[in-house]
Amino acid sequence: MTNAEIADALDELAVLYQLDGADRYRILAYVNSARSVRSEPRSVEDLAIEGKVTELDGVGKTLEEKIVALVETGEIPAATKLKEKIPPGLIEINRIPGLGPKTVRRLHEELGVDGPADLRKAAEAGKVQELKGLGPKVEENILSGLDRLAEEPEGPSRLRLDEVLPVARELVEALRADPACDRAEVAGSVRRMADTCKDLDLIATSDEPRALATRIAEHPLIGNRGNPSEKGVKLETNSGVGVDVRIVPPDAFGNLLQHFTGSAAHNTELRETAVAEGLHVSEHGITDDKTGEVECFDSEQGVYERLGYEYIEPELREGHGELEAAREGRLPKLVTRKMIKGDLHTHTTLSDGRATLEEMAEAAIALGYEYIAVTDHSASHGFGNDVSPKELEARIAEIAELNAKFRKSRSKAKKGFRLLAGSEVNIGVDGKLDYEEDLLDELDWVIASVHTSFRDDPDFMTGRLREAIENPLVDCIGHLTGRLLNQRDPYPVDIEALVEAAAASGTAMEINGNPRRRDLSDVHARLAAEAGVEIALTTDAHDPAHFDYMEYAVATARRAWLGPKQVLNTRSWWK
DNA sequence: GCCGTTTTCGGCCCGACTGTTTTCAGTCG
Repeated sequence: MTNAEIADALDELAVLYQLDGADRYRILAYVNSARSVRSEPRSVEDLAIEGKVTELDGVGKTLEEKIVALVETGEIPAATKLKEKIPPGLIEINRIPGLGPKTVRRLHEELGVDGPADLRKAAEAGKVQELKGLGPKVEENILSGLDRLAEEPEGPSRLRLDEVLPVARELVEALRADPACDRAEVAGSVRRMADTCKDLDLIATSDEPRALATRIAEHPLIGNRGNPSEKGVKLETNSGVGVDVRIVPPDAFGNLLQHFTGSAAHNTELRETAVAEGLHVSEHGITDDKTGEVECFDSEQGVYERLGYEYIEPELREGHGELEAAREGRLPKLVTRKMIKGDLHTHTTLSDGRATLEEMAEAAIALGYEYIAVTDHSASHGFGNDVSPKELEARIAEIAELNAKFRKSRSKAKKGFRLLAGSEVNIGVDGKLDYEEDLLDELDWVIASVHTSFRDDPDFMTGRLREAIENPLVDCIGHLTGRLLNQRDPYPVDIEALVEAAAASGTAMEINGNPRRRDLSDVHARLAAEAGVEIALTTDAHDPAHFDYMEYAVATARRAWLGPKQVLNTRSWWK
């Protein structure tokens, strides 16, 4: 059972308890435990079996029992019991925005509503607005919510970072260019460079907030707009991305930016810890219990310093131990894009790339890289773009020739540049590679990746990957879990076992920066690096423009707490 | 239901917004 599945079960139980009218702090405990399970890199199933699951934050004796029952029997008895009592339709209508558990419970008890169909009937008959405390607006919201529920039964999906980052940057530039704007910044999950985002949070400071809000609402990217006010404006882009613009006076910029950068887990922990010291933190400032004084800061550094922390980079703010580390002054110095000296995963027209070897080399030189590894797909790639052993031999010679030419060049950038002969070799069902050993031995850099025969069988997938990891000719494993964000789940593998194998054999793992992949994930990359596995930041570029994906690879590395020493391609090739 | 440089009991982050109400409960991020 995966951590995500366990977390889902705990979240479901929290909703069930909520609909059952349980104490809110008990519900909070379930939600917290679910979050803890979801972000745990180790297998929570294994922890449960070994009796160590209470090591997780927010998991005590009772939750341990429930998690153990879940992994042993596939269900939590308490949940099974509640499900007999609470119609599943109630969970469904609870997903209507603005309709929380308290209201759902009343609709059930007072109107006999068991699900969407009942609710629609009641709302259309005007029964909902007859209840005390509910009115026509609520009824209207329920009806439009039911329509949306019918259209999108899965709920709105999150957007990949690359789908929103350019929009965020363009809108922030527009804010900054406005004469009424003092400062503007992207906040929220986009600033934390998360894999996916629900919406876009932008913040700004201004002495004329309403004028600024009104003008940004007129931006050509914006489709729908709410009412601009002193506090900002809610917008929607033409492509349907929600944009929340918040504006405050200039002196509280740091508080506001800190608050809206989040994450929720980070801020909750930050505030809880502050309360123990008599301080209350909000987007408006830090209030001291003793004096009643409110302190504002124009920078985030000021906020963190006042609370006793060193500055915490946005990518780290996920509630994964960064606050404790910042208090003790042991945060890592994170890798940056400037430190990257080359790209170790690229394709050309020899397989499925769109640019020639020379074009890719020229683009890399223009970026100031010292090297790139050219890693076209191997002989059995299976999509009609395979590279026969003969073609690969020719490619190796071609690279040697080009390198000789670069060495003789007058340009300093070219002189110091080197193409590495490589391959992205397919891992077969048996874990074997599809070139002869002698040929692989001629290459500078060998990535091994799974591209075919995905199976929902952890032993099978783990076995073939382990075989590849332990192959001495393999330098690096490509996109370990095969996930495609919003598209394909990672295939089931025993990450801990593979990380251990990679650490033992000295095989690197890549963080594939293609924003559809970001694989290794931040959580897995941190696990791997802490186990001593070397990490390569790559783009899997199939076009010179894709070299920019390095930004996403670096972002995932930073979210994984990686410093330059843990990243292979911060080094020159000879090192 | 969890948890402890005050605590094994009694707390548990903070504020905005909405819709319904004349002061607040519920919901959300």
